[in-house]
Amino acid sequence: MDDQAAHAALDHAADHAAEIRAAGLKVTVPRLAVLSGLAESPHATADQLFETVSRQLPGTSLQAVYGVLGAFNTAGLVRRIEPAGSAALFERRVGDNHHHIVCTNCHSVRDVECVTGEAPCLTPSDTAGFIVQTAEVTFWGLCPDCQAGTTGIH
Amino acid sequence: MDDQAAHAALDHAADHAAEIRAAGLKVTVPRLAVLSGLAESPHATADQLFETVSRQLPGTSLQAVYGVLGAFNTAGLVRRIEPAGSAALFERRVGDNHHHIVCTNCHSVRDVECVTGEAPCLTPSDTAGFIVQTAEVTFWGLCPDCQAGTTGIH
DNA sequence: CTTTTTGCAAATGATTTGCATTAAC
DNA sequence: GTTAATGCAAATCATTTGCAAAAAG
Repeated sequence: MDDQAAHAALDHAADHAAEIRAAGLKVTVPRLAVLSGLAESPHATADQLFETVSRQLPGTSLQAVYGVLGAFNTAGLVRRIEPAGSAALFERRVGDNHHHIVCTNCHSVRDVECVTGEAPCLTPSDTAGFIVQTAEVTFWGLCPDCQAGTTGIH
Repeated sequence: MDDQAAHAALDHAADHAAEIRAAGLKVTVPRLAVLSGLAESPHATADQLFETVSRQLPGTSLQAVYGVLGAFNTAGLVRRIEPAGSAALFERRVGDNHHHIVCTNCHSVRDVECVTGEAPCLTPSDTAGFIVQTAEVTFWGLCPDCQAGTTGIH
């Protein structure tokens, strides 16, 4: 990897490199660029990250971004969420139980803290014999911008 | 529509026809067959319904099934859910707030009653300024069959 | 130097779209 | 007879796969 290019283009490259290395993965420029992109937009699609990465590193392929995200997801560096009706989103916040609220108008996404930190809203009698592993909550509503009639598309 | 064929192939055809008509849609054989298919399997993909419908009505196209499901969804006759990692599922149970539990092994789906009947696990301070409209909860876990090591694929 | 990662192209799966034909009302 | 629904083919979108070339450790 070219250290000069990395430093010029990427903030926190050293931190990111350490995280990638700690996850047992090789440090590459596209990987640093993806982490950098996720730092800018914490809920991004592969395509959005591809654009961000391309700005820093023209010539990167969309498939490479998918590859990076897949490796990160397997390694636990990112979490993949799939709100109904849109492409998968990737976020860096992993390892805690938080949820999401999606704007029904502009599809912007925000994190929502879980009040319990545990699987919410589930009583044992509800599980139909399943052994529950995780609970995923997605809220849908109008974001502040769209309430104001801005109808911006994020 | 051919009444004889409809009666031979479909149970509750009369009830279903009434529901379709009540929704302001025209009653057709493919539509009756889709409702019949959903009565058999309450959480079905378009593809599964296509197979079910084809058994009763060979020559039906997959696109027709998508068309039927789209019209039903718009009319409020079915609800569409999209558990991460699988194709959209359609269910007839609409108009109440229930949730789902998906088997992480075989992807079978069961309904889960919501203990409150309202958006759970959300305090006003969590909403980040959003006006919350709906809450969707998906639980992930092992179904009874897969706990037993049956590892059946539903 | 060995293994992993990327680039590129092509394949896949789910879903949608356009348009002529057909069926419902 | 109108209007809405279906059949068929092709298009689209998100994502994956296969393989050779390039980069990381």
